[in-house]
Amino acid sequence: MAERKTLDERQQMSEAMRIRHSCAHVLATAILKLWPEAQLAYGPAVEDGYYYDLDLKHRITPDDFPKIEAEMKKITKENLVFEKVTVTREQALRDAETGRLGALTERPEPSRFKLENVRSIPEGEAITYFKSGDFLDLCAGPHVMRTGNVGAFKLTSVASAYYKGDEKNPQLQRIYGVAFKNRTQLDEWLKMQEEAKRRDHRKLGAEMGLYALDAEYVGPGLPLWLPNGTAIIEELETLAKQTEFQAGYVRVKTPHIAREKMYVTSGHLPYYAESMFPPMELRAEGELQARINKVKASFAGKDEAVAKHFAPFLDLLKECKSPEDFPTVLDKVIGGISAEERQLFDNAARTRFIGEMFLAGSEPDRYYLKAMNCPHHHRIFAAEPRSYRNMPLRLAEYGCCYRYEQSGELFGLMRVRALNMNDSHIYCSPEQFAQEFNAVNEMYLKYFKIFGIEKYVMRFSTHSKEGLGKKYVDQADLWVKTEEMVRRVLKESGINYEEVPNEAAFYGPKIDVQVYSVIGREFTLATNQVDFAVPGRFGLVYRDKDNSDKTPLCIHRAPLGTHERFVGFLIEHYAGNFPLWLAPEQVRVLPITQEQIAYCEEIVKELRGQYVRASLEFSNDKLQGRIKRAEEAKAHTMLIVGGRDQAANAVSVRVHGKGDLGSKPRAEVIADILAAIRERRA
RNA sequence: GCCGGGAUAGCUCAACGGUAGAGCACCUGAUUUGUAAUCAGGCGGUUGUCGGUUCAAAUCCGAUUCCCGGCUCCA
Repeated sequence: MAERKTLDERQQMSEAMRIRHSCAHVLATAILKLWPEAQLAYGPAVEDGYYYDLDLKHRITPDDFPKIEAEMKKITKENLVFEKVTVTREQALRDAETGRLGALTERPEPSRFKLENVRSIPEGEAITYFKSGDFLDLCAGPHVMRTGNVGAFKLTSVASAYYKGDEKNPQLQRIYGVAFKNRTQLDEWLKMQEEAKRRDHRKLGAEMGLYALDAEYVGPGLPLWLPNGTAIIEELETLAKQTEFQAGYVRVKTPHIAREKMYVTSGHLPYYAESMFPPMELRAEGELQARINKVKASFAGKDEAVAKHFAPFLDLLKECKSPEDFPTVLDKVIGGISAEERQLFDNAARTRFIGEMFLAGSEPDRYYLKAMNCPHHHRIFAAEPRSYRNMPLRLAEYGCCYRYEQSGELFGLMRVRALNMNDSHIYCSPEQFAQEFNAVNEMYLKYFKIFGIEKYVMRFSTHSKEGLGKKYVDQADLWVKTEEMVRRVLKESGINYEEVPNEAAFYGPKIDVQVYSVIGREFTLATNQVDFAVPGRFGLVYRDKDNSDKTPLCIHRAPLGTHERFVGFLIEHYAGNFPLWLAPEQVRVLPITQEQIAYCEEIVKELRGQYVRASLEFSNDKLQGRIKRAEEAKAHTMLIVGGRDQAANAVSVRVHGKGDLGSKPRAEVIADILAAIRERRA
């Protein structure tokens, strides 16, 4: 996602950014030449290109790109000067009203987005245009000197975007493009795009047999972990369990569903309902019989004879499994009695019965698939009396949660509807908070080192006053207090962080860890949140030194995020070439001829005895072909065994991507493999 | 959820109103091989699904599902 530019970045906009932004103007000019009536909105430079949002009756498709690019080419050839013009507010308003702004000439219609933009510029701030040829645009700049400085460009895609990014606003057409100083840089970019496609976790995930999506039978966004992917997941879980064990966490296990009361109490239903799967409705066992008895009793008081007569029929209603069944079953009951009786029944019983069943209304018991583990953990906290002596209490679970993400948001493994979270909730006192929070941050850093994640930002999300009572729990003083607590820890620990207002969780401030995959995708990989609200809603307390009950603070943390997103990230991070400890296929043993099969089987047995994912491969293919296939499968270590190796009790080692490493003593090779796995060597 | 585009064999693609085809993968046989493709044969598709137009539909039209690029939202 495009990040908010800091003031610093804006002031010293790089040449690349100036080229991109200038190219947006070139694009706008070209569009106006083809469709003079186009209403331009915004055209900023972004991460590796630029876009321009516009409203236009004609639907621009990639088929229009060559035409637009040809116009753009003409404009860069003309080498027009980008001329900065400062105007008065009155002048700007006039130009917007005559359609001149964001256009090549005056037009019958006002330039409505530009008009709004002018109006939104604070009083007293300078208003500037940039003019290149006939094109006049409201713009703060900066630009390159001339259109010719945009050396190479390409339109990449067309999409729609909500005006001002608000879902309630109409959608505009957004045309994306890239721009560079010269052709060489554009070619480099194109090459990188190819590389990105190759490393895409969706492509590699399928090729390597890591996961499958089966929308037809399982459902969109519900990944099936194949054996190879599961191997990775289990390594990650082992890492988490070991790390957490050493850090004093205790493991718990909770069900995937909970009753409605859980989420009413937690506050998730009001704040989070849209992201949850709709509930399952159950009727309590015995409830139906109770209702039937009640109906019978109501008869007894009034029409005793009738009640007695119809009692056996009413019992048939027990067949009902849900309210929808009542009419059918009722018809069946009526079918079994005579016409006169039916009249009687209708008058005396049916209406009353239906009234009882439907109008009195029975609230079914609702169960929700959990979208988060915290409420379950809160109930574990509540399950036993707690004392300050055993705080902090760190409950950990790789919990599987379900979130009803909007269909358009699903994205491979990165955005799914079933997710396994590296979750934990730390219950502590305010005095313990800083130390606990710090320890969590340190755990993050420890993990990042193991995975070689070097580029990351901790994004500290805080609340907004306007959101109180809507997006956020309405406890202003606690927000301020907790945020200050977090800010202090972050500052003191010297971690690289940025603060973003109005992005907090509904129950407290949070820190999202933003990482960047090699192919340029940015993700929130992990999250660390403070919850000062929900423990109180559940009435969670611990007995303090002074013999009074206190409500604990809760830290939610998930340094490894979810298996889904983390593995998705790792696939792209390693381009599928996992380090030995993570590689789904760690060792593939290849006998050159049948003569070595027995010897190879021994090696495989020895490795598997040490829990190494090793297997033997002997097929009709030539060795070269088998090596090619092993390389393509990204088997980490290949042990190639011919007669010479066997005679010397050796193996020839070949490591994926590194080629032939030569023949080495078998014991040495196996010892090294075991050490590399144990140390989680990169 | 919204806008736009797409869906042909497990994968990559061809056929673009007239009998669905190739390579790889898979299976069988031969070959027993020293570091990224041995040879031969075979299996495999109601062209995402449903409906329409037509003598005839993978191909044209409509709906729907899913996927892709964005937007919005998020771990």
